[in-house]
Amino acid sequence: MKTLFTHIQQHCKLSNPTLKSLEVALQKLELQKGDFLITEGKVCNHVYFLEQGCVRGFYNLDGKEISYWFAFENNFVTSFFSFITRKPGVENIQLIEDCALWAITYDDLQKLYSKHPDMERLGRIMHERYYVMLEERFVSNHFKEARERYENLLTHAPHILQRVPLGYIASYLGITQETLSRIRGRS
Amino acid sequence: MKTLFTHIQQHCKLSNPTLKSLEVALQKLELQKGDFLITEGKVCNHVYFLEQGCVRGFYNLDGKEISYWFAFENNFVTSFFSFITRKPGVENIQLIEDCALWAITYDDLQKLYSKHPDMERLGRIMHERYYVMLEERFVSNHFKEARERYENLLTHAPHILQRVPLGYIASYLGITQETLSRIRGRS
DNA sequence: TCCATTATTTGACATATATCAAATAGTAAT
DNA sequence: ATTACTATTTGATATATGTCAAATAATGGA
Repeated sequence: MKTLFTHIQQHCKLSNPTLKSLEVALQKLELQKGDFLITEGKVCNHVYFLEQGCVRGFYNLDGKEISYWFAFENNFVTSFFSFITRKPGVENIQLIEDCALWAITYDDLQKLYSKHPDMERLGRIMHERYYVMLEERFVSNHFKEARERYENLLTHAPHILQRVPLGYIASYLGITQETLSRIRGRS
Repeated sequence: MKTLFTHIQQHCKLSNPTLKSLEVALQKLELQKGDFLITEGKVCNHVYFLEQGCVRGFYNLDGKEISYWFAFENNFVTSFFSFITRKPGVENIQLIEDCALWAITYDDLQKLYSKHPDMERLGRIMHERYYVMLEERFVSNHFKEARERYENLLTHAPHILQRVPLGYIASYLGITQETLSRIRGRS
């Protein structure tokens, strides 16, 4: 819990009553590698804070799993589309390692938003941050070749390479595993 | 102003005092096709609401302009990265048609956020929506071929084809103008 | 340690897309 | 209508990446 509180207060200070309410709403989870936080076709009812471990988000396309994001310690994890729109999504979230997480339900989060303006502010700020991160990734994928995207990953997020199987990373980069293997061989 | 108020209240009802404060902070702009809202290397200090017209966001890569988004009536427009991080960005925003816009400065918006919790809520909700839209676009670009991306555009956003030059659309789709021309010819 | 399973690499070839050059079509101003 | 300019299309060719099959390497249990 301390890790979570430290993390969020880097973005937005919360009052003690707000922290108290948040603490009550949070549930601790310890799950194993391979477990799922959400599967496709379901409405996602939780946001998770990843205290330890890493997870991937993936969807199925033509019988293949496309991993399109990874999350590590100190990140919020959810199926944004489904959580926000309250509709079933195509996304699956699976643990790549054993994880320690904190969970909060959709309803509890909405209550916190309504009751505590500083929580609303935290939500706004976190969404801003996550938007900017997604946009950066979108732009870097948009017009660069596979080799550049891989080298970009090596430079800016080498921890991904160390903790995530290459097969997942290939689809993250938008290429096949064979192409990734060749890029690595030649570099 | 009425259009803007109608639009935002579809997402989040605002109290009268909030609407009043917002009204005072907004500035009306009428600009011409070709004009810029923001140019690269500058810090973006405004969010705009596009009441009439359309604009494009683009960046320069190897001497070419890459248009990576378009906005039309009833959308908020800004250089998100720069506006949120308060750092200069690589993005340019240019008018594709003559436009009628409402502008609010960064400072005024922050003041509204601090003074009016319902404004903070609106900000949170709008960021959620824009995140989800970006994510949908990211996913649809991620592993599909150029022809599929084009056909997707035809189905889901044909207005873009009608109002935006093909050269801009090619880079939006992540392909060259020649390839887009061939896809159109064969379809 | 050995086996079974999964992950990764390699090879041969097909396809999609880029590049560069040139032709054609469309548009706005005189 | 004519010109100058810009937007779009077409052709020839090069390159990047995908596909399918097979080989090799790595991993986790018995």
